Amino acid sequence: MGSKILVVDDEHEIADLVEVYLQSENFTVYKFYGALEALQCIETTELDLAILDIMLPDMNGLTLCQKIREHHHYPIIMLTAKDEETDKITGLTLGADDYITKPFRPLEMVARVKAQLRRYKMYNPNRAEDAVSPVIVHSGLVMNVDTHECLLNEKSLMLTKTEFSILRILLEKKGSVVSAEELFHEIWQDEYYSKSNNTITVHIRHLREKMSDTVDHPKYIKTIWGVGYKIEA
Amino acid sequence: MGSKILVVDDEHEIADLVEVYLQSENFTVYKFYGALEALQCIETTELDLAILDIMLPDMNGLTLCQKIREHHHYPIIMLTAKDEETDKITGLTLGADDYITKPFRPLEMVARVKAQLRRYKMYNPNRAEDAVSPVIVHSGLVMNVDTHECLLNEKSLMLTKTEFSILRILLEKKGSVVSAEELFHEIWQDEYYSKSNNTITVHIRHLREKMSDTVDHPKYIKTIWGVGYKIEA
DNA sequence: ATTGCAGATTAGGAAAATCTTAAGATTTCG
DNA sequence: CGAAATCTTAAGATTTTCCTAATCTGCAAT
Repeated sequence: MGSKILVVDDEHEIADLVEVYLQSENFTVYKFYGALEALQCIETTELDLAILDIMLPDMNGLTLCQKIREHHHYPIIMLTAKDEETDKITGLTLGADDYITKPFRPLEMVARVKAQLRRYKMYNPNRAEDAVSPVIVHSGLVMNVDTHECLLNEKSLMLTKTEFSILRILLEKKGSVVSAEELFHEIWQDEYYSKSNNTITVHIRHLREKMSDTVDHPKYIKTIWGVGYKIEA
Repeated sequence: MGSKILVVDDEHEIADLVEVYLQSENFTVYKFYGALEALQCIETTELDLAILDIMLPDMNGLTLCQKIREHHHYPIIMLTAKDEETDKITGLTLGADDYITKPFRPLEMVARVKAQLRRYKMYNPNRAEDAVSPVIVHSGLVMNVDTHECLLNEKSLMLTKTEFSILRILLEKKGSVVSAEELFHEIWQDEYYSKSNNTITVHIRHLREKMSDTVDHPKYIKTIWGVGYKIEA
């Protein structure tokens, strides 16, 4: 099954919302409305990630974060209603790996969780038993997310970070059409997207160019007009 | 039958309007003009989605939203007359999945309801007994909304975005007649429609032409004079 | 059979979406 | 800091799709 994620927030609605969205991605969620209740779970369960609210009634979320860090080094994401820069930084220096300010869009939260998990499991392959396989293979194409290598028909493709991300997303959803906007949001979660932003188009172009160097039919990435891009399953 | 949808709004006209449009899409509607009346329904009925006004006389809609979230995970859409960004965001963090500001166009509302239902049922297949499936099959025809593919008797149909939409709508309502105006509004929710606009006719023509390439009797799409088009069930 | 109207058929131009390029901005790294 | 790599922006070219409008066809009521 999916990774084990701890969620601690005294605002029930938010904790529940987070839980629902994480479960819908097949993660196993351990949800608590208070820090004290969560402590036992932290000690007894081998977690893969924690999402902690900073403002908790019984214990400061940052303290909880510290407590986790005493014995564990899986990713910790802080939730905070405050938009104060100082808090963010404090959270990060205390051992958190990312922070999300409320209010947040649920899908953005999920994207960040996945990003942290990927990074974590990359350096902890022993924890990666149920991770999204770091190596993706598809008709002549081999991608290794860990090593950031990509081979097309035995030949190495030198891809930039963004190009790599686009190709990875298309392969992960291979068969389905992915719109430019979806790609954009998967890569730059918070950034604002407008139709006049054609940066995805340009990166797609670069990708196709690099792929066409080693492949006759560079139709790997298909354009579905008015809908998006896809790689045939 | 269709999904069960809760509608709560003290403005009778709006609640009634929402009800009519949802019923016309074969949803089962549970309508209430106050939050207190709705509470019992929430406890006793296995709902699939809720539409709540924020401004209610007897209880804040957001509170109602919270109450639902305590025990249920189905999508919640908030209605609000206020166009204030803060309110919208509050609604979302409190557990709502989408919001619609009044005044709204009914068909847009229906579209959002469908979008939320699709997402919800996708992750809750046990609830998907009557979900709109991403793949539609009908006498030799296979449509996959995700991959944007369409096969007619094993042969691929290359459809444009609009053609695809028209065929999808006709198939989703297969058996019943759909007028050109209905098709138009399903596809271009906001745009103005006038009889002199024969664009649907033209797209239907293109569809029929593409289908006739692989089928002897291109009577898949029947014309009901003076009423609309339909695909036999 | 005639007539009126709804839909069908075309084709060409308009509009929209994507592609291509290249220059300038930014980031990275030594 | 400076060079190289990468990213973003923007403008114009290209491709695909859509819409309009004029004409044609055929249903259906009289």
